[in-house]
Amino acid sequence: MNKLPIGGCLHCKAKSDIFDHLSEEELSRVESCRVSMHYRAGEIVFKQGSPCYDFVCITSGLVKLYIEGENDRRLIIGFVKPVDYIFVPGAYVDKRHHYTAVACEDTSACLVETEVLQNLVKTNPEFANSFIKKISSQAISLITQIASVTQKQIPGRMADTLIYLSTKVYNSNPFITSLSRQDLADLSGMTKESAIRVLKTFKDDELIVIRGDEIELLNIPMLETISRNG
Amino acid sequence: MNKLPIGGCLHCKAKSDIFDHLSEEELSRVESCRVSMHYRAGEIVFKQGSPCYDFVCITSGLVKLYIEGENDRRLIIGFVKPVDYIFVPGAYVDKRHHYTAVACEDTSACLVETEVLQNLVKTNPEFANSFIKKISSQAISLITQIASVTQKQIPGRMADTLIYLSTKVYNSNPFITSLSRQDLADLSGMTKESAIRVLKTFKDDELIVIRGDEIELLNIPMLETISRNG
DNA sequence: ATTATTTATTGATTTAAATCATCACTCTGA
DNA sequence: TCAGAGTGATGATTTAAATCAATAAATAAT
Repeated sequence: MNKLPIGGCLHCKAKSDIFDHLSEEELSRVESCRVSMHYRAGEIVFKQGSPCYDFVCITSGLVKLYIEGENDRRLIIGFVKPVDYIFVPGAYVDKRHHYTAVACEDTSACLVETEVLQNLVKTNPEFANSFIKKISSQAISLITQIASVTQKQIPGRMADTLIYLSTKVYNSNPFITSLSRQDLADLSGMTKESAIRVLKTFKDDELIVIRGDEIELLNIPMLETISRNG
Repeated sequence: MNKLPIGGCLHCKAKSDIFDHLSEEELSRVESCRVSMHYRAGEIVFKQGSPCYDFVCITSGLVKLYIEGENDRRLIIGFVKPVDYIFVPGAYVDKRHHYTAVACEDTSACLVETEVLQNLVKTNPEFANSFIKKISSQAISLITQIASVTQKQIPGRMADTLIYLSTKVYNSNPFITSLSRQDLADLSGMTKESAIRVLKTFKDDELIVIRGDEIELLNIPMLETISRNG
């Protein structure tokens, strides 16, 4: 299950900007407690409500983060892709996970004890600064999503989802995705059936085209209009 | 309009834990650029989309934070009460406000340049730590609210709102509130009419009683059950 | 005191979206 | 090669909640 990545933390350093400001010594502190993990598609990385001991940094694959409701509804609040770490707000508050992380594809990750990173925050001001920047960005994402999900109706929400996937997650158009219709629904705050139906209207209106795992946005300006009008 | 509070930052220090770890010198740096403001009920402190120059610390009164949608819908994402500062995620990202802050009652506040606080984060590790703790808490609040608003129906959402107001904002039961029905609706992600209707059913079922500006929760366990069942 | 204006309340109607039910299709493993 | 599971697709029905409409109460303004 465990597979050590080539190059260790110095390798990651080149990619995740948050580690840019760490000294060799600090990086080796991270390295020394680092645990390398591999998750298969569908496996849980951590579960909402469980105690959090580690920060998780994704080195390959893709992870979805979702809130589990009382009934078995889910709301996907974001994705984490290489090389980035999963923000764990509970690490500083109640030592609990507030959402569940699941691998969408086969995924490799490095685990680092929360205490080690928290000490780096205290000893390295630049690191602290990057850290706050990351948290702030995630807070803004949450605000954006809460606005979309609560104030728009189904077509607007799905338009938001498609634009988000293309511009923020896959950074391409068309993009190939491993997400199911249920995932698209969970990301847009609707049922699977509603997701399928609205995607069909988008296809009929030639706003998008779907070929198997590939989604192409054909008319982004119109999708943006639909997003704006809710 | 401006009214200097007695005692300056040393006074605030005693109340807002985030300033606990600042030295006299650091506090005087804050003091030197501090601007004291007063807002009347209903006045805007800052508006979504506007550039952010200052951190705002509330010294008296009450401020609501809300997201403005495309139509003129609002979603209240939280309140800030004395003595606490308003978290401004854009300060570290795009220098824009991502929600609007409005005084619910007559409110006094201290404004401090974002740069000054950001420098403190860089030079004072303990301050950085408190800062991250605050941001994390707010992120958790957002997650809690997004879960409530997207996965529960009207009675569950209103139950959440009432419990939130009693336990987190007013810290009492009964509590006296200056919030309108529209505010309660904006906080629960529903229309004013729906808010009125569900409050009426709560009154009829003797879960709550409303006397003018005062709301009393009579049956908190039942409200919690309603919250849990959505 | 009286009008005007906002806020609260209630009922009737419409509508968006969930739910329910069924069927097709793909993929997996026996 | 075929059962069985999971996913995708559609139609019919129900339901929650918004909208629309009208009135009442409370607050502010003259």
